[in-house]
Formats: sequence, C-alpha cells, structure tokens
Amino acid sequence: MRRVTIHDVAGKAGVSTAAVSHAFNDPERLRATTVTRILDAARELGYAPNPHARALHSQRVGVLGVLFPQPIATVFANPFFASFLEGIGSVTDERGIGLLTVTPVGGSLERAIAAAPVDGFVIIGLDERNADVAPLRKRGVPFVVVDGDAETASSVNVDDEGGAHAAAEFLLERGHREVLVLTFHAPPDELDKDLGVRGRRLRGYRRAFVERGLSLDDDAVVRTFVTLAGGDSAFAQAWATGARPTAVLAASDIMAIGAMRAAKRLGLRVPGDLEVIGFDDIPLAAASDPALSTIHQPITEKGRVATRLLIRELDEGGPRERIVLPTELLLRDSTRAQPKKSRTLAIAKGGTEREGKRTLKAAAR
Amino acid sequence: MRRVTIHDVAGKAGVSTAAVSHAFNDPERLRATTVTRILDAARELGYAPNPHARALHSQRVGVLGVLFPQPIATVFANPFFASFLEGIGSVTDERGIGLLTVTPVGGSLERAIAAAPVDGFVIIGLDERNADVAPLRKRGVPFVVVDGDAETASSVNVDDEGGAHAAAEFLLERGHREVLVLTFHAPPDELDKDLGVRGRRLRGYRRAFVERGLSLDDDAVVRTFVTLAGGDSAFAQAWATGARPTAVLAASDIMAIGAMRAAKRLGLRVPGDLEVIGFDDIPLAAASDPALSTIHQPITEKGRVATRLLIRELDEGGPRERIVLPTELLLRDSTRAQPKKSRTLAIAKGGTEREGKRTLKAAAR
DNA sequence: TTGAAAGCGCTAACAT
DNA sequence: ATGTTAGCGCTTTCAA
Repeated sequence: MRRVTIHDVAGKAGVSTAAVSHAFNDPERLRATTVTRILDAARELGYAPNPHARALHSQRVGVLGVLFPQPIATVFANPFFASFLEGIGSVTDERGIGLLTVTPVGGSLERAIAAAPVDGFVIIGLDERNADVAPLRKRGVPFVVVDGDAETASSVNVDDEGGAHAAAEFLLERGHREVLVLTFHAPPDELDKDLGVRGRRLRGYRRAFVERGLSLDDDAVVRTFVTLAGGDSAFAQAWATGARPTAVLAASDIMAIGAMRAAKRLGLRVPGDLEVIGFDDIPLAAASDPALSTIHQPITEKGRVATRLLIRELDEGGPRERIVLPTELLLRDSTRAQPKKSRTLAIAKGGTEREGKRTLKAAAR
Repeated sequence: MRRVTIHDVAGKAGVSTAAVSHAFNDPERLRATTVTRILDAARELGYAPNPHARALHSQRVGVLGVLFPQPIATVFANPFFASFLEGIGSVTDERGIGLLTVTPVGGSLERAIAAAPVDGFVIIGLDERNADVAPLRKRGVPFVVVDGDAETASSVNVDDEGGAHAAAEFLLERGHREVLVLTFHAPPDELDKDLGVRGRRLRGYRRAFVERGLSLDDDAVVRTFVTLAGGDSAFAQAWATGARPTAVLAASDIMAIGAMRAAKRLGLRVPGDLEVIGFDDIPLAAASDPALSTIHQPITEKGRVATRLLIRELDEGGPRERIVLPTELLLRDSTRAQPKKSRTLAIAKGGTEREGKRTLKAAAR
C-alpha cells in the first residue's frame, strides 16, 4: 500500500507536479477548472502531502518540543507537569502547531534532541549550564528555558525565593519555632550546590529565619522524593526520630499532602496540631483534605508564556527575554484561619531584584 | 546561524558526503583513521544530522502520534488521559521513540493528521466509523484504536459493560432502589445512539436493573460534563428537583467525586447516607475523601498495550488484534464496608463475548 | 576503502 | 496559466 505522492496526482490530472503543488498552496495562480481537476484527482487518489518532504524543504515542521530531563512516565504522573503542559498546549493548539514531548533516550537527552522533528524547544528544569544543553545548541533550533537560568536564551521563572520566604515568614510570625522543611532530593549532577528551583526555595525559607535572628538547622531540613509517598515517609521518619514540629514547609504540594497524610495517621490534626504550607498550587491542593495552604505559582501561565516567547522567536527572531512571574501565599485550610477576608494574604515580590510585583521583563542581552 | 550539514563535514574532513554518512551509520566500511577524522570534524563543527532529511529518506521519523478528538488543554487537565499517556510514554520511552500529541487544528482533525510527522497513531475515543478517521487512512500510516470499535485496525478496549454491571449489581444487591446514574454528555456527532464507552457503561447499568425485574428510569439518568463541576451540579440539581437517591452510579470518577462534594454540601454523609461508585479508578479516586469505590480499569496498561501493538505493526506488520482488558469492582470508603477481606470484590467478565476474564485476543481478520 | 549519483516528496524561482 | 528544474540534507546502491 504505497503512499500516493504528488506525482501520482499530477499524472492522473494530466499536469505537472508544480501545478499540483500550486493547486494546494496558491490556487489563485491556476485556472479554476484546473484546480478543480487537480483537487478531484487528489481526492480520488487519497493524496495527502508528505510532512517530512514538506519539512525538509521549508525547514519547518510545525512542531514544538518540550524537553524533560526525566522519563516520560514520571512527567505524566506528575500533576505539576500536567498543568504546565496544559499551558503549552493551549497556545500550540490555538496556533495549529504540534506538541512533542522529548525525554532521554537510553538515559541520554542528546540522541533525543538530535532526532526530534521540531522547530524549537521549551526546556524545563534544566539549567543552561547543564551538559545536556550543549546538544541543543548543536541542533541549531531556538529554545526557551523554564525554571532554570539562561544566558543565551529566553527564560521564564517564578519568584521561588520570594514565595518561600512569604510562607516561612507567615509561620514564624505566628510563633512557630519547630518547623520541618521538606525539600527535593538534589539531582545527581547538582549535588549540594543548591542550584535552581530547589536552591531558591530553600534560600527563601532560610532568609525568613535569619531575618528573625533564628536559624534553620540542617536536621530540620529533610530531602525526599517529590511524591506523595516521599512527603509521607519523610514526615513519619522525622517524627520517629523524635522531631515534634508544629508546622511544615514543603517545597512542593505533593510532598505537603503526603506529610499531612502521615500526620493524620500519627493522630495529629491539621491545622489544629500542625500547620502545613506547600508550594506550587497544583489542582490537587485545593481538593485535598484539608485543602492545602500553599504558595501559588502560575504553572499553566508559565507554560503559555514560554511557548509564546518561543513562537515569537521562531517567527520574528524576537529578542530574548528573562521573565519572572510572581508567586503568592494562598491560605486555605491547612493553616489556622486568620482575619480571612481575602484568601490571598500577600503577593510575594516579583523578580529577585527590586522590580514590581508583576511580570518582570528584562531587555535582550 | 545556518545549520551545519553533512557537506560541511565532508568538506572539512576532505571526504565525500557518502563517507560522512558511512562514518555515522556503518563505520566498519571505512578505514578507522578516516572515521576518526570525520567524527572529529563533525564534532568540531557541531554537526547533527537533520531529522527531516533522514525521515524523508527512510520513511521513518521515530515518532508516534496520539490523537485526541479534543483540545489539548482539556486532555492534560484530565487525570484519565494523564494516566493513559503515562502508559504510552513508558513504552515509547523505552524504545527511544518520540510522542506527539495530536489535536484538532482549527476544529478539524484532518489538517492535524496530515501534517503530523509521525510513523503511526494511537487514537482514543474515536470510533472507526467517525468521519475524522478517513484522513487517517489517507495518511497511509498504521493506527490502533483505543476505546472505540474498529474493523480495519487493531483496537484496545476494556470491559465497560461488565464493569458497569458489576457496580450496579452491587448496589442493587444491597437493596438500593433509588439510584442516581451520572453519565457523559453525548458527543455531538453521536447524539442518542449510545455508542462507544458511554453506551456500553449505560447498558451495563441498565442490564443489572433489568435482570432484577427493575427498570432504570430515564429521569434517574443524568447526563453531564466529565468534570468535578459537572458531577457536583448534576447531583445538586437532581436533589433540587426532588430526587432523594440513596446511591450514585457515576460513569467516571471525576463526576463521582463531584457528586460526593455536592452531597456533603447538602449535609449527606458518604457512605452513611449515600453510597457512591465511580468508574475508571484514576489516581485521585484513592486520594479523595472518602476514598472512592470504583470500577477499576487498567488505564495505563491500556496505553501500553495499544502502543506495543502499534509498534509491532510498524516493525513487522503484525496481525490486527482486538483486545479487551478486564475491569473490576474496587471497594473503598464511599460504599459501606462489607466482609472486607480483600478490597477486590469481583472481577467483571472480560470480553463482551464469553471469553475468560483475562485479556481477550481475537485473531487477525 | 572511498566516491558519484540517484533518489526520498515537495516547493518555488524561473522559464515558457 | 502552466511547466522545468534545482534544490532541501541524507542514505544507499553501484562503480572506481
């Protein structure tokens, strides 16, 4: 069942292949009757242009890649990424372009990057300094970095440090002194450098302590997996080793929810005996029981912004930008009620510098 | 910043383009020193083969498409699809192939299908009879149908009717007579034909009633959106119009969870005043409060099976298969406890015919 | 061991 | 208005 090509159509319609191409791409150039004849022939034959040939010629496939530094199964299992992809998808969809998820092939991103039929990449959670980014440059397609720093490409981040600081500050202000901090395991290549999102959030927590003349002890900081089970076991284990926290700061909602589960099992009431603040505001946060107080970050918007940036760069070679979206403390039911007029207590400062609280855009470099 | 091509490498290494190609794909053919020289040149230049050119020639891109008949934003927002994609992704990942989500472009799937640079499609929720499937044939690439019937392609389904029957039977057996059934809105092209998944589940519920000499009244069946809000408002509205159900059968978990939310708001206790059984067993079902009793279907496995089938067809032109995976009633806390030795009460019969309860494979047609 | 050259299917500049 | 033709970048016979 060989695929029918432009030649077959040309033959059947008694014209050249150029005519067929024109009939599809620029019908005005041809006499109307010819166009009809060609289109009829195409339909009868069931002709559809070969996307690879088209891509080869036009140097454009109409597909964007989203690069994850981890197996694809773990990304779809993660509500955070689902929301992020939702944002990306909403703009690719509206522009009629495709979305390809790109993940390591046999452990290496390089092969995956080289082989991906895409016009550009959105990369998430990968610092530009990362070795995996080199192949991207080789590939010669534009990319934008999300949740990571970049010198030579546009980037989209949120104010992780500000958000974390707001969360810690809230708890400290209320008098908590026994606070358990749950953070991610460091990625293998990063070790203890506290780079990226994890480092920024940790710095935010720590700064709030320091500002009050307190310190965040190392044994109050537990690193674990970014999963329900991770948060659960981390809390349970801390408890088992004698920790008696009155509050939890979790660097991700899913870990926070896990910690709440463990706390409930240990007979603690949330927020009565234990106040908990997560990070991210994934959809599950609002649905958990009790509903999780958290640092909201605009996950979906982040995907949208990054994708628009990439498309603009593709279409017009637009300037690089460095965007930082705001985060905010969102109080729900895992913290004890305050005045509670608005659910939003504070909007963390946008940008790590002194810019206002809205989107921060830095000029091209 | 023009992309470096095989010609550049050939020039730099002082060989022909053919030699460069050989160095990469069949180094044995060349003298070792030549290979090294070529590879060095390639590295220095930062050469990476153009995936489009490669695809054009080999008629293979190494990418599979997943076709959704709906906007991409709604698919990532839906936990069911996330699990499904997780299954697909786990096998594409392990085979080192890419995953492209394909959704309607400007309302039409046809353009999207024609333009997608893929070697084959997994299509979900689209009956083969659907008009949108014709372009797929034109495209000339193999595809497998999930959650839909197919004559000319392989298909993967679950025993929807059996599962639904088991759920209804469980409730009826316990004496419930006022049962509210929540089902999907019919897709526009399907109208009232009760085709596909929706029809099969509804038939399963109905059969359980009929078998006991009861009937499932039309006003006990509410059609709504497959969302939390859909289930919530459907239940609330039924209640408002005087319905006083003692049990709910929901054709999807998310609607079931929505209904529970509405019930709680109305002061009903689940499962005390109201027993609820969902369908699908999405991850959220286990995490809801109370944990949702449901008909488990192997969502992730379905994705895996479909993808393996497709890859086999691609690689070896394997035979078509028609697979039906089993469903089972899974009792958690939204139904009142029974003996409760095992959480699994019954395994619905696999297959709509009389096959056993394991995977049903029909021979090629 | 290496290279020349013919495609793969399509587009578009340039004829006619 | 329609056709000729030269690529796009790579692979792969076939010949040298």
